[in-house]
Amino acid sequence: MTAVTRRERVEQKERAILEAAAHAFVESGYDGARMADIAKRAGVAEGTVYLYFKTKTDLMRAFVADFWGDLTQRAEQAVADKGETFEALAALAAMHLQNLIERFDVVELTQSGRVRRGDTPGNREFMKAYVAVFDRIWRRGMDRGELIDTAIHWQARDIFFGSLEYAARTIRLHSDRTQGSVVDNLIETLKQRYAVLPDQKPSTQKSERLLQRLEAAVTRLEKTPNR
Amino acid sequence: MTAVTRRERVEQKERAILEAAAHAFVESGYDGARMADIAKRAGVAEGTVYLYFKTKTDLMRAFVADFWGDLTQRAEQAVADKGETFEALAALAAMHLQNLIERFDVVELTQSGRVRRGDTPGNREFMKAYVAVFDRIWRRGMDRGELIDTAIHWQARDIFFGSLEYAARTIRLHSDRTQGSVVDNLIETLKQRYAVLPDQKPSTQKSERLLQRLEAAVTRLEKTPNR
DNA sequence: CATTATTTACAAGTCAAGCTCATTTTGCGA
DNA sequence: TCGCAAAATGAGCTTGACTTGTAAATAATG
Repeated sequence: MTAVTRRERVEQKERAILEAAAHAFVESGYDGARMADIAKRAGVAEGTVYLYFKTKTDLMRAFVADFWGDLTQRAEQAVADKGETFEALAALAAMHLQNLIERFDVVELTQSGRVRRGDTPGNREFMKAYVAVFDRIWRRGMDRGELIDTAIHWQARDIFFGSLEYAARTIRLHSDRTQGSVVDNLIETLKQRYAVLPDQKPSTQKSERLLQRLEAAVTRLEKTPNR
Repeated sequence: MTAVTRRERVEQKERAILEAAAHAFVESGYDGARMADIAKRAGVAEGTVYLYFKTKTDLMRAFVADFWGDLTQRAEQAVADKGETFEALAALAAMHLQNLIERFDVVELTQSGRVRRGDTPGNREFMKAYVAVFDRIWRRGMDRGELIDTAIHWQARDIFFGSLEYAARTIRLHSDRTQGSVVDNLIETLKQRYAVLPDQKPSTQKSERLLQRLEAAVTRLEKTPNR
């Protein structure tokens, strides 16, 4: 672990501080976290922390940025092999909901993100890359004609992320409610609203096939002499 | 407005403090607000504030409770004369979105709500009465058969409030995006997913149920060896 | 290697803000 | 007018983020 160059040693220390900060923030929330504790846990004097991060807010920002970076990577992975639009959306939704539930504290940190007036107005920069995963799926769906051309991108996106966030809250509050059905419901909802040929053709085909089968069966039964 | 009884004077002072606090919180956010300023604005010594509200957190809680109480009243009013389910939902959505946009700071205060670990876990109690407005509409819609009977109440609710909140953020960020279309889109989405359709659908649903029944029966028959 | 320069680390100290408490003021009944 | 409890006060206390003067470690130079 012993680094050689100055640069490496500095980076190593920065990571140590960030890690300690992550621990503290998750453990106690933003306000609850003590800079003194973070310093101690990182094996560093309190003043040193301020050489690496100008303020506590900065430290949190770095932590949150890391977090969303991670999520983005995982999201891209989860979506990578999904071809059809709603399949990809379902995969993304499932992953997103999972993460929301598991790490809700961090997500809340992001959003409330120290809103001392005039303090870092654009705190949700981190989410941009994350949200872009959705955007890519959506745009591709439009290009392929799998989505109706009157769909308004950002409204669909707000429904997607908004309802998932609220669902995560609900599920956390009432542990009896399941996540699977939330994703199914959301995707079904989006499908009925935004999919081209929402359901009609397939179901019609299906019922026609079924009718044929029923007819054949009944015909057969009719041929069988009653006893 | 000089009060007479002791009780009245006390209540008047409490209101003055709350009002000053509201001003400070909206102006500067929770962290930015200074107890000293609040005291001064209420025309009271700093120590006095603590006779009425144990902590700063308490003060914010009272403020937020007031806020949601107000909203609830307005929501009930907005919905009162709407008969049909989706008409009522549209009215509620429009009002909610309007409030979210205008007073987003307060709403964010509610949610981030000082999450010092172990500090007042149920901070969103205030919203209960508010959310109940939605619940009433929904339940009535179910009773009247205007909503499909497979609808899961809380999931619909999460879509409703979740997407509105996200839409509010989006609209605040990009002032070019209009609120009217958001409400329309949301209601349309919910309708397509949850409404029992007036003309065709009921019979279709019915025949689909019938088909299922027939299919099951025939499957059973098919398995039975011919006699 | 010795010396100087620069970067990195430290911890004692400053400051601001929430909150406490000993003391004073107020208002009401007798 | 007196007594007394309720209400109010504001000078401190405490805590925690941040500063800063000083020292150690490392690199550059001759």
